[in-house]
Amino acid sequence: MRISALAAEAGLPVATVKFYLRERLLHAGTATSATQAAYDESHVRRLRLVRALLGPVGLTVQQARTVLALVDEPGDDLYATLGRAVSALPPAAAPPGDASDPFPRARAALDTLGQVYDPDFPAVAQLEGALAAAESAGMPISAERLAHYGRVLSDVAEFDLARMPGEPHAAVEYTVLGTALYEPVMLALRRLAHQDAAVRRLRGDPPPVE
Amino acid sequence: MRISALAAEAGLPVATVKFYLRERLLHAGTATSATQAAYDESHVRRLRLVRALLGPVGLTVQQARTVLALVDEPGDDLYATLGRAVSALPPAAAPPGDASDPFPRARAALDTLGQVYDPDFPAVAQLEGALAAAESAGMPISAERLAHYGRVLSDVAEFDLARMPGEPHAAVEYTVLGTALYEPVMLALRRLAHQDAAVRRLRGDPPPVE
DNA sequence: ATGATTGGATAGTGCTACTCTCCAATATTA
DNA sequence: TAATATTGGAGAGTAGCACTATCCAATCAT
Repeated sequence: MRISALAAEAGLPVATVKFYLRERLLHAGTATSATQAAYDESHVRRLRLVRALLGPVGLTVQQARTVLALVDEPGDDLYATLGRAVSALPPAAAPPGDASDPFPRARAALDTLGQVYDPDFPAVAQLEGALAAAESAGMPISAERLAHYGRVLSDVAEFDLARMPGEPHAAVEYTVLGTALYEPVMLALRRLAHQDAAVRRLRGDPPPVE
Repeated sequence: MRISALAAEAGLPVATVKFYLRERLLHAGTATSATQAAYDESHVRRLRLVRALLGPVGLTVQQARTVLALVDEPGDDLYATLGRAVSALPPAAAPPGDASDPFPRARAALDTLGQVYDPDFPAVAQLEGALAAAESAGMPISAERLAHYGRVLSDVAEFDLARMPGEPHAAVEYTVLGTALYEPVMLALRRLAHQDAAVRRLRGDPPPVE
């Protein structure tokens, strides 16, 4: 398969495929001569993945390159790789503040939830940023709400983790893509659940008992 | 308070404040002469809100203007306003497909969950896009996972809705800002719950019983 | 053998969120 | 009062990003 066939298969301009090759989002084809290379099914799949990451998921080319590199080559330490890969996904994390207590809001939150607080987890910075944003916009998150969200999302995490493949390569792909692709699904479901609940209430259905 | 004091208070360059004025993200001050205007505490608060929307939440100027306009002036139909405001938030929705069944994946999903399917809910298009992205990237969402996420997020929706203020103005602000600002918190909590669960397992703690 | 296609490199485009520069009118300060 | 600084307002400029277009010599396809 030559580049024009590959581009047609993926529904992309040839120039864009060349761009992804240059940016190392797509592996090179096998050269058959000085000015020709052959592409196969793996390139088609990869292009679909790249489009998903750059489009709906909303990664930058830089972020996508990082994520794809980790999926391609998970290192020896699986959990470190998972952490690094997930932290390459948006949203951007908050920069650490005061050295003695860089993420005070996140620390307090995790204490409340009874979860491990480790400032080296990239998601801690992300939580700090999100809590700080809510606070600075004048809508701080109550402890009650935090506790509720935390309970619910631990539930989701257990579900996801129970389905993680054992093989490292597959585990990284599952975790990264699961995070990148399923998070938007969760958000859409939350919004729809809001609508659904609101409509039921408008119709006069009683709110569900606790 | 003059513009330079306002900018200093908010920690922004004067040029940026002027830019927000021009873009109608910030209401004008009260003119005290041809070349002077006075700003007050409401401008400081608004700037904080604008920064939160443009920064951590990741809205474009256009989207922020739409959201802020609806917060400022909720119309008569509260639920329509809520829908319009929330649909101005990212991520972008999928364009409708075939006219007879524009969002097949979302329809099937909502049927499974026993929720109302109304193609006019903007979040339906968003769900369709997210499901399509997962599918095209080679990680379609199983019915089991969908059911689980749906259950969990209905729980969140009930919690949120129970705390929505009754007064329209406040309700729009609560819903829009709650969606924009709390969603990142939820995502960070999910990632942390994953880490927490993974760490516990590494330590040899038994997985929780169902 | 002749026109199309290729990989590769360089430059250009369109968009966005600022940021800079100017200006005449007005404040502030010496 | 005179010199200096600041203001609101408008237009142009900038930097970053994801492409997209153009060139080129080498090589295919017919």
